[in-house]
Amino acid sequence: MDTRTNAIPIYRQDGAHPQALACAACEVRSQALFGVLDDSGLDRIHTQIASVTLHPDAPVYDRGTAGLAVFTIREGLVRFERSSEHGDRRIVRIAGRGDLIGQEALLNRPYGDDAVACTEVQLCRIPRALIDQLAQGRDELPRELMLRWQRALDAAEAWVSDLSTGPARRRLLYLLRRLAEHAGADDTIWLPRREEIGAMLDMTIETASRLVSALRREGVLTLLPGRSAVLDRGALRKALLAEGAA
Amino acid sequence: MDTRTNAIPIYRQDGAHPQALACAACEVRSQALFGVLDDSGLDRIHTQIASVTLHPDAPVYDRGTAGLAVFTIREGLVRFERSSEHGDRRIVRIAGRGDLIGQEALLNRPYGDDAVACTEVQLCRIPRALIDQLAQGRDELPRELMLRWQRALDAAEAWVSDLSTGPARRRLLYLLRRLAEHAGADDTIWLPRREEIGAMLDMTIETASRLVSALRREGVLTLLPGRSAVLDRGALRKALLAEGAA
DNA sequence: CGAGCCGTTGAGGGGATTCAAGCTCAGTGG
DNA sequence: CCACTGAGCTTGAATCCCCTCAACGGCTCG
Repeated sequence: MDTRTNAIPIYRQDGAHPQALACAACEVRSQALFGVLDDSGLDRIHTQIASVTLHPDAPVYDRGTAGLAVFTIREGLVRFERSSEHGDRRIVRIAGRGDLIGQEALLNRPYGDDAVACTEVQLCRIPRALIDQLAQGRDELPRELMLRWQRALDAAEAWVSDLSTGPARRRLLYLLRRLAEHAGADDTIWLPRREEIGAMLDMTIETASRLVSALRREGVLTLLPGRSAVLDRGALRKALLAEGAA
Repeated sequence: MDTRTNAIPIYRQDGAHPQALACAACEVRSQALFGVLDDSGLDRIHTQIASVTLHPDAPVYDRGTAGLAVFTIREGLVRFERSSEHGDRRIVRIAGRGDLIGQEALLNRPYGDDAVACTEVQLCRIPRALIDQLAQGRDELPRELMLRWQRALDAAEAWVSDLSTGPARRRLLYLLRRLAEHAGADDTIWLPRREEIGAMLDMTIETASRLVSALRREGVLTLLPGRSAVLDRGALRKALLAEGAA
């Protein structure tokens, strides 16, 4: 389901605080955490919400840090990394537009992963205290939070079953299908560095390179300058069908 | 941390309903979901809670089913499976004593995995309606639920980074370390069938068999009849150290 | 007792890694 | 202007880990 829309929904345009306008006109508000809040609720909060812009490979937060805020992704992709005791790091999940990240902070827990920007990323930083305050009385917010936790759990388990199972080529095809869910206009996807593909799928950069090259030759991918590519969804589907007996 | 205790904590022994006694004397109550409830809260609920006992390989619930209840694991191990479009199934997580499973049901969502008993399992079946009712007013219960969601998320991500990364032998060693957390007396662990090890670590039963045999010869494992084994924690630690440069 | 499940072990092949070389491209400074 | 450098990507050759195919043994159960 492609929930992206180019038309910006109009909620409230008469706020005084600069962030009020930003919140009111937020493209992802309806699908984001505060979609459950009405305008009066929204009015009280924007002064505490900060907009953050990050460049690729910039950290959002580090594992082990005592978290004071959660973040809503307004634009871009964020990856979650863990490094094992053996020094090698593994990407265990990604999150995109509309997703809430860093929820551990709400429970007074340190962040569980390193969160890093994949692309140019725009975030809303929401202090824990604000969530606590809003959760008093209202019943929708806790439920909304639980929904997001469940979504993250589902994504993590799917990462095991899809992206960590089977031969390398099939894992890569699944990864492309997942990246396609965050595709921009014209089926342009963010194509990770080979080293990142390796960390996502547990393979070497050489293997990742060989497989990407093969898919390029097969017409599934058309590489563009700057870590992006055009994906032929039909060819991808065909390749996935050819992969298994499904 | 070994939270197991043989002494049964005494909370209330004067209940009239048969389930009241069970709840009051529950070994895992303090660490389980209703640890936050006081006795008066407990009094209202036991009539709705059913005790369930399952044999190994018996399903707890099936993926896609509309869930009407969550379950607390009072004893035993439960595994979560997903089968990909290619027919092969993968175990994506396990849960043990004190864990809450099937939380999707609270959000009106179908269960996300097949949940299957690994060992002999004792569960408390808690209807969704009961949770909804208890969540009204009380603030501790939603928080407790979120905590459990976060724990599950953490376990799922660790499953990626530990049990789905690196060479087969190392993955097996990590699995043993994890199973050791649910060890019984005398470091006796539940040792999965070779086929299950394969589904957990994405390897064939032959590879699993070879590696288990090797660990047996090295003294890390001592096989017992009936899917259990004694684990030499020191030898395991040594093997893990030898595995990487950690 | 034969059938079937589960585990073990061997032999051979294949897929992924390792080691290595060479490429493009952006940034730097002579 | 262009050599120089380093990062990222690609490709080849050799090796190795794991899979595949196969045979066999122990065990339970009809």
